Amino acid sequence: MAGEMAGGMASDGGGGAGRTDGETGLPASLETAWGLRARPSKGPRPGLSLDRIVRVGIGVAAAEGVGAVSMGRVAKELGVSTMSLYRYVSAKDELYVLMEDAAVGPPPPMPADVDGWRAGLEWWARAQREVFHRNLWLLRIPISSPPASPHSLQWMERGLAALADTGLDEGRKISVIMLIGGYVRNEATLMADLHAAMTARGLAPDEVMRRYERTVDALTAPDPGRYPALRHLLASGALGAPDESPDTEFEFGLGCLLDGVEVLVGSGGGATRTA
Amino acid sequence: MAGEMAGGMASDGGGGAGRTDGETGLPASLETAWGLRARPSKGPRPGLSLDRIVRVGIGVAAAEGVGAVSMGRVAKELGVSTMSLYRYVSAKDELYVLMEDAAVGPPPPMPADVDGWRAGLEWWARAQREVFHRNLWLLRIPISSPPASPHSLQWMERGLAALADTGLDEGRKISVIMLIGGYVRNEATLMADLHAAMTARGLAPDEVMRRYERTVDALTAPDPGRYPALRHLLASGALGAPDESPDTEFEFGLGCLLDGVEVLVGSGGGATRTA
DNA sequence: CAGTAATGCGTATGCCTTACGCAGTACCTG
DNA sequence: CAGGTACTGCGTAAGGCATACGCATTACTG
Repeated sequence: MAGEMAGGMASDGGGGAGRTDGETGLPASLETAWGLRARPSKGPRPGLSLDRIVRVGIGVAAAEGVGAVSMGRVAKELGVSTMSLYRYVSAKDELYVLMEDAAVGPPPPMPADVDGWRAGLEWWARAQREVFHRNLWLLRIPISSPPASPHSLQWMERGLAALADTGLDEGRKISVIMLIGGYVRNEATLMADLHAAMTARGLAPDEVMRRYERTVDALTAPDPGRYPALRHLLASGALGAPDESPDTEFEFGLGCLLDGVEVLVGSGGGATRTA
Repeated sequence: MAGEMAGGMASDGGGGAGRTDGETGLPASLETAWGLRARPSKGPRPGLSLDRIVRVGIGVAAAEGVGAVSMGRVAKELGVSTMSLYRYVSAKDELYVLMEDAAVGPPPPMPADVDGWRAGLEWWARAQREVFHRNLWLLRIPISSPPASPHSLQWMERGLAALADTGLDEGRKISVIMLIGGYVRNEATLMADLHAAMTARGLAPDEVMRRYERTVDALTAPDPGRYPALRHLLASGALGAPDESPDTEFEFGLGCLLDGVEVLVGSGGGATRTA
């Protein structure tokens, strides 16, 4: 299990891609991604580029999952030796961050007809969801640190911007952004799990849920008195055959969330009740 | 990165702990955890037990993180050989599931003074959060399949029970449960990340956030016009020194969520708008 | 034309999971 | 009580993984 410890951005590689801590406190590869850092004009011209490495990494991840992305694998795909990559990236986790940022990309331009904070957030959430759905492997990369990559910050900017004229104070805005961002990620992850379970064996999506229903049924049947609510749920059949599409389900949750935010905004809840 | 593909419960180990698919479709070890499955009275008495293995696994995870939990490590701790464990568990991921279930434990009894669906859900969410906070390593185990372990189902039962007299239809109840469960997990994960970043280097929690603030500042300063909302946020200082405790922050999000659910319940939104 | 810094990469270490198969054990049947 | 047999623990080994270290090579700078 790689990259499990959070915050493990780099452990100071002795190689060529260590830390700078000059200004940003970011690892060298990320500073390169931000476009700070000119190529030193001394040694031989690099035969590779961060960009190429990241692109290949994404290709492997998209085709075979993040688990297939190893330094060796990426190197082989590029026709270079494994260790070459460490001249560009100081650790595998750093490669992950770069892959993530590249795949996420910049937020698309917001349509002109989106008006008001609620519509803005809705749009923001849906756009983010689309990104995840296009790159399911993204969801398998554990979050290791607060967003500091170029595109992440652009998305963050957009989210905050949507809340600009709500009157919420800044702390609240972050909370709301994280609340909704977390929801989107969570929902997408669940869908990705279902999808994975589906393709792992050759099952239709309904079949997966029906099996799960049967499992829960078999487990709770011996002692129904202990699981009244679950038994009720099973009897309704809602578990095995949800009568909503994933999209509607998503919109439901999002609506719920935004209703909650609306209560906050409406109440003039800008002021932070300090605990 | 182990256990990354979802649904990868077992790949049919050739050893002793394969699948049954008799009734539940669960791997053998989980059926043992459910108390189905009597020990076959044939061979030598097992020198180990699932329980002991799982307990040791939890011990290692609690002390050194999930990353330190390897089959070899657990075996060494038990004074047996690595391969012995595979008589009890068909794959490492299965061990994870069992560790998770054991650590989560059954939901505590609900206090008598908790009344109404809203208070019930609040209690449920807080109780779950406490479990995560007591076992931060839990959050590093990727969710690989819908909950089917004994304690997971008990928690699910409790959540559903809290919604019993809301009039919501069963599909909606699942949605709400997943919405809140997801929120709790997400919030706990963020806290765990912060905690990990904190202990990784010897920093105070505020220091971590202050550094992040400085990073974002350094990154957005060169082109402020591109990040108006972020610059505004930075100017407010809310990023580096949030004036709320994590607990208040959590309650804020939960309140938001429940406000949203309340809108749904109040509107008599039991009927599912089929897409 | 030196000096120098950065490059690619070979080698090696120490992890990890897990397939396979053997030898021993304890119960059940006759 | 003898023998079959299912089940146990575990030795061996294969194949992956990230990455530390150091060397030869390259191309720019003075």
